[in-house]
Amino acid sequence: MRNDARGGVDEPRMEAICEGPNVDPEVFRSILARVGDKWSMMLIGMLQEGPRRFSELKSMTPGISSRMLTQTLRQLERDGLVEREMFAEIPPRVEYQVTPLGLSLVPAVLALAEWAATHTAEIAANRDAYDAAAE
Amino acid sequence: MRNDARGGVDEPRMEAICEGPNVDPEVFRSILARVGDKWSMMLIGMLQEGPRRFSELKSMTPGISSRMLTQTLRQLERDGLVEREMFAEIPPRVEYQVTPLGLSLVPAVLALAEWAATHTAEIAANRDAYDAAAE
DNA sequence: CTGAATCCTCACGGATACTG
DNA sequence: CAGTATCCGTGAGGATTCAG
Repeated sequence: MRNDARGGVDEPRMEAICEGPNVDPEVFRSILARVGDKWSMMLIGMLQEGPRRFSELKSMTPGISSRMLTQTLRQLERDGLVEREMFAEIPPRVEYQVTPLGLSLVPAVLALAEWAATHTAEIAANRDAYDAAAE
Repeated sequence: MRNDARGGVDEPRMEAICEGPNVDPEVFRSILARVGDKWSMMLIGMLQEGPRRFSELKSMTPGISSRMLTQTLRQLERDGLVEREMFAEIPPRVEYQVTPLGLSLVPAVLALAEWAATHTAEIAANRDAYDAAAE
């Protein structure tokens, strides 16, 4: 299959994938939205290194509130990207880890991250130029 | 330091990219947000095939309003992902096309789209199972 | 035809306080 | 420690109307 046909001819068409017969566009868009939301990918990134506790994730993620941490983890768990394990101890301990499914998402997001890293400066410059021209 | 998690193989770490020295985390997150928003990637996908007029894009994109189409195109233009060309005609004609920068984003998004296509059913099943267990 | 302007709703997400 | 409950500001984004 041709994944890297950026010569100009016969490039893969996005709609063929986004709106293909076996892809619910709503589910697809909800996946894109998940990737784009404020904390999900950051959390997946931290869990890559191994299981983490709630409080660890909280302190590793500057700016996040308990509320958003819980909420984001619940969504990731619902999608099967993250697993939650509770230990009946005192004080309570809960560990989160990425599932194989969640792990399989990483390379794709990483590709996006690499693109962003490569083009951040260029985009910032474009924004500045655009804003300057509009004043 | 624990890179021992899974596979054992020296996988790329997301923070190393997301929070690297030459990457503004805010800009990076704004890029992820752009990818995740409701219309941007859909529009990039349509423009892949060639330049399109405003009205073409509008009719090709079910559910979008003029307002959101304009707004999304402006943001893409500001980032330098899309170019806008106005023709001084009557009636007015405006054409949009992806820039090389915008085109360079496509493979990364496509990787995500392929992941989504592959795992849509699995995720939908996970959601159902999760919701069923919670009732 | 290509928008700009306006209004309006609602969900994202932050702050704070409280619980088992 | 690991959340839940509540309040609330802000902004995304839809509907509608008007303009060049």
